Amino acid sequence: MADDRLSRVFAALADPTRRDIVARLSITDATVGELAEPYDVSVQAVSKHLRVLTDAGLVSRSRDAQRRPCRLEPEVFDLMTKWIERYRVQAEERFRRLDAVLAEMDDEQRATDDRRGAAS
Amino acid sequence: MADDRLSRVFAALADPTRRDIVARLSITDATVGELAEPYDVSVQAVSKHLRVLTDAGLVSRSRDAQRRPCRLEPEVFDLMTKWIERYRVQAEERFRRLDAVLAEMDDEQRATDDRRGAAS
DNA sequence: CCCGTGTTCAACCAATCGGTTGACAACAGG
DNA sequence: CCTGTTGTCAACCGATTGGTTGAACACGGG
Repeated sequence: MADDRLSRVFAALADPTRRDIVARLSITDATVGELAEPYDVSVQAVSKHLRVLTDAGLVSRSRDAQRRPCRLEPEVFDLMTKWIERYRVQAEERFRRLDAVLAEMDDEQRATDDRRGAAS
Repeated sequence: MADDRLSRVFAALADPTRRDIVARLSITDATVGELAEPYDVSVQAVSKHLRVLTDAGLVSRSRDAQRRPCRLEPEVFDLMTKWIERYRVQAEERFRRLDAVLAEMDDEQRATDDRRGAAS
């Protein structure tokens, strides 16, 4: 997988378990054990998911004795939102312009027809 | 990979080439050959990328003789934006509330905190 | 009707992913 | 100093990914 920031963020959220982890962390911080509990996978698997999320900058870890609490870092969301909005807006803008162009072509077609009709 | 819609969309955009294709399609529709031209990969590889994008609902194909023009479908972006915004807002909301809670806890004892027994 | 253009299908390959198990590190408390 | 708890590291496994090449399919224009 590409190692640029945006790719890592999108890839991280492409997994339902990781999206669920993000959803739960948006409610409250949690340890790896707490996060793993509801899922039917090993703690190690969840630890791996957390690694992907932290590498993407979506989650930060701190230290409390043996525990490594996880906290959601919502700033990274902006990166995605900016990318998405940019191209969504651009595409919609283009569709709006397309209507105008089509309307214009209609007019010219009509004008040409008129001229032709007048000429002959 | 999980086959739910959101997973497919995020996974599709996790690849820089595919994001670039989306960016270019936001400017104008294009055929597979046109899209493949600037990249240093085979047309077949680009065709595969297009398949991923259409499966995710980000791109639609039409037919024009041998050509299969690609068009960006920006509606799917809403799905992502909704998901992202939901948890970003929720997390930020929580951080705002956290300040209040911390101030409140200054007055009280924090000794009997939220260890599992008392939770929920 | 064939030929060239544009695109996809099929098989294959190396790399990565999500999961496993087993060992080990870090720390709190008896 | 051991013991239990919490989490990560390492090695491995099967499935998937992004890429390749070669063949086939779908057309329109001589």
